[in-house]
Amino acid sequence: MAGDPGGPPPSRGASRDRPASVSIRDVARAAGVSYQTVSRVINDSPSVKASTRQLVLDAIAGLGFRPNRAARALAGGPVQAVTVLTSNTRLYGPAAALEGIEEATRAAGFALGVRVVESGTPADVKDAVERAVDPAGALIVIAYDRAGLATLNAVPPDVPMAGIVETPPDPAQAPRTWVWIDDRTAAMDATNYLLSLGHQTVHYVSIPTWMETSPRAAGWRAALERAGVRVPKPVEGGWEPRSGYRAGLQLARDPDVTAVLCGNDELAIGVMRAMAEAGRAVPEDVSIVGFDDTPQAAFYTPPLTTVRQDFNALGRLCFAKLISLLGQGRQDQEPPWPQAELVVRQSAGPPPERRRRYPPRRP
Amino acid sequence: MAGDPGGPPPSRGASRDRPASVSIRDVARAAGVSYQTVSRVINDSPSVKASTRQLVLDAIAGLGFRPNRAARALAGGPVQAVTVLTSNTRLYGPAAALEGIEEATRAAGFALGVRVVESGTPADVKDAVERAVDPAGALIVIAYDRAGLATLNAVPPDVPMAGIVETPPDPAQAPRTWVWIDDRTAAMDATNYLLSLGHQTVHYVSIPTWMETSPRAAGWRAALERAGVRVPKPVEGGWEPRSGYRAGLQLARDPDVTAVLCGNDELAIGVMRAMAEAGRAVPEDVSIVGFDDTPQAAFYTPPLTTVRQDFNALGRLCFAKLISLLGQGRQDQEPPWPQAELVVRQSAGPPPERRRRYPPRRP
DNA sequence: TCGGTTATTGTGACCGGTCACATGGCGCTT
DNA sequence: AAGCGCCATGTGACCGGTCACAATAACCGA
Repeated sequence: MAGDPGGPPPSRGASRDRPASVSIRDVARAAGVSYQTVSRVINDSPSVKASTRQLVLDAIAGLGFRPNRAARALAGGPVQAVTVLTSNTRLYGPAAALEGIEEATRAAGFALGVRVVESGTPADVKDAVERAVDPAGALIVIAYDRAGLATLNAVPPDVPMAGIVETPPDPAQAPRTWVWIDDRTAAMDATNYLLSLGHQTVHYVSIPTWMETSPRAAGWRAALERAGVRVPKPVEGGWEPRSGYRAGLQLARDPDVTAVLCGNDELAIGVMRAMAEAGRAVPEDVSIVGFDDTPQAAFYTPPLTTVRQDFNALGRLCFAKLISLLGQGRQDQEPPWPQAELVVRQSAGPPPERRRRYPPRRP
Repeated sequence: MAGDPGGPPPSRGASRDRPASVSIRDVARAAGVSYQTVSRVINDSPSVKASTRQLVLDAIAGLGFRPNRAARALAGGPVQAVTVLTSNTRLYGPAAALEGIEEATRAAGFALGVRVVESGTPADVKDAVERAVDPAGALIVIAYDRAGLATLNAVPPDVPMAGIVETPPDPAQAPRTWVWIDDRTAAMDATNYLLSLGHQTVHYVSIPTWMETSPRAAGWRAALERAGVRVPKPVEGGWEPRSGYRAGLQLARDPDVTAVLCGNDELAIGVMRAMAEAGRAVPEDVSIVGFDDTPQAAFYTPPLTTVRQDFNALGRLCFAKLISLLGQGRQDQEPPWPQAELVVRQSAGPPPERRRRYPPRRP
């Protein structure tokens, strides 16, 4: 195939060591039109005659042409690239949301960049935003913690972005595109469920809160108050199983604790471990309910009753909103908003004093 | 600050609606040098006088200049961008490796792109590689499954890349940069450990294998053979807890099964759940050992004995190798290779018939 | 058959960097 | 003091697309 004089080689061919890529000029030559016409075709301009378009399309297919992202970005064309700014991707929520975003970007032919914002320090946030904005692409910020929130506020207003948040900020203050799952209501449902089992009250192990108004904690509190029941002090948790373990050790010491709602499933497994070590059986002595429904939750011992949150769907929705903001997607094509849903398994049951009346199921 | 006549505004300022970015020409004007000198400074060219360099550096800082990645890529400069091609990021291994790569790229000031290769079909693989190669950046392929392997082979030889694999391919066949953890030896260690507890043999639940030579399975088999012990047929597992559950149900039916090595921790938790439902206690009746040491493994009931694999470190190492391949990093700065390590917890113990002599610890 | 729209296509300049090469200044040798 | 080479810097062209605008072709009614 080398040295074939029949067809003219791409403009500069292998003269340099860079892999010879085919450009719109090559396509134009092959199709017998101008490079601008090729540009119009690849951008779906309506003002190209159907026959001409087909000619160009054939040339594109024949030469295996692919538009160069860098050139397009440089010339100010449609970007087709998204960068995700997120905190620790080891956590289930951000990881699953990222997975959903990836699927959506891939389906739409967008490139995806990722940048983790480790700390919430102004310097770190500033650096992250500056670097992410660089290729003139769009931004998605996953903001479940303080660092994410700080990042959100550091994004210049002229950069197209969408945010995945726990609860939407004041719309008057920040007219942005947001996406979230109503976990306040979900927390109420979970709390009510435990109450309905006969527990006197429900304790709460929190994910890290940066404001007084964590929706999960708020939902839990609201449910207790509406039931006219004592509201225990929430136990400060974290994101990881280890902090759940610590919180569980503390709760296990209190014989009045019969039901615990956990801010996420990692916390829940830590609490369950602590209970096991303290000799308190789950769910016979203590009921545990988690949050998120991680893939492992159904296989814990006992299987975890938890609140399912479809972060993957949330990520896909967020991307859909972003491209409709960019004017490249249609509003009517946006997927529906995911809903939180209580998944009843076996880690919660009636409290010990009610066991006689409502014996626990044997799995 | 608007309309200040003191300093000349950036070349085109806000004449168009795009965010006015400062270019090397702006910097050059401010520093009183040519744009090429600015280019030299930002690329650490040695042939710039120290005083001139400082002049330019000051101008850069003053104007807040940041090189435009797209322009640099287009002009064939150093790219400073890496794209990761990986299979499902929901799995612990790829996810943790990706996390390590992200940390390393961030520290090095590289941009990071991600592309998931869903299936291993030639079309999918081809598309993934073509898109990923597009910005002329470097590539990292995480190849723990068939799709990843297919991707590996589809990367053109002139694209700089490094691969994270389970076991290195024949170096003669593919002179590439590889990085891996010796899990064959680790599987032998885990198997030997179970044997040393007194088990007659050890069963194996496999992660999906695309060749006969999965290192984990090979290590398991080698250990059994060296001990002169019966080698049971491996049970076909998968990546997810659910397939571990199915495999566990099958194994639980066989009273001879007293020890099970699982290809990963997700499988292990599925097996444990199946055993629990079948009324076989872990570790009293059956011992379970996992692979990977996911963050939750220590908190399972019982805590899982497993083989720790530091995928995060592996990802960082891979990136270090990649940039030294690119000529931008130093070989002596590469981090050490991570080693697999058996973490003994409580999911494995002596078989039932030996319980009298070696009673199980009560946690 | 002609002028005036309108649909379609082509031309030139530009985005912000890099490369190759040309040029200026300096110290050194002879 | 002229000639040389090296260091430091500047100039022009180019990467592969896009934009604005000009130019041509096709079509219409009068």
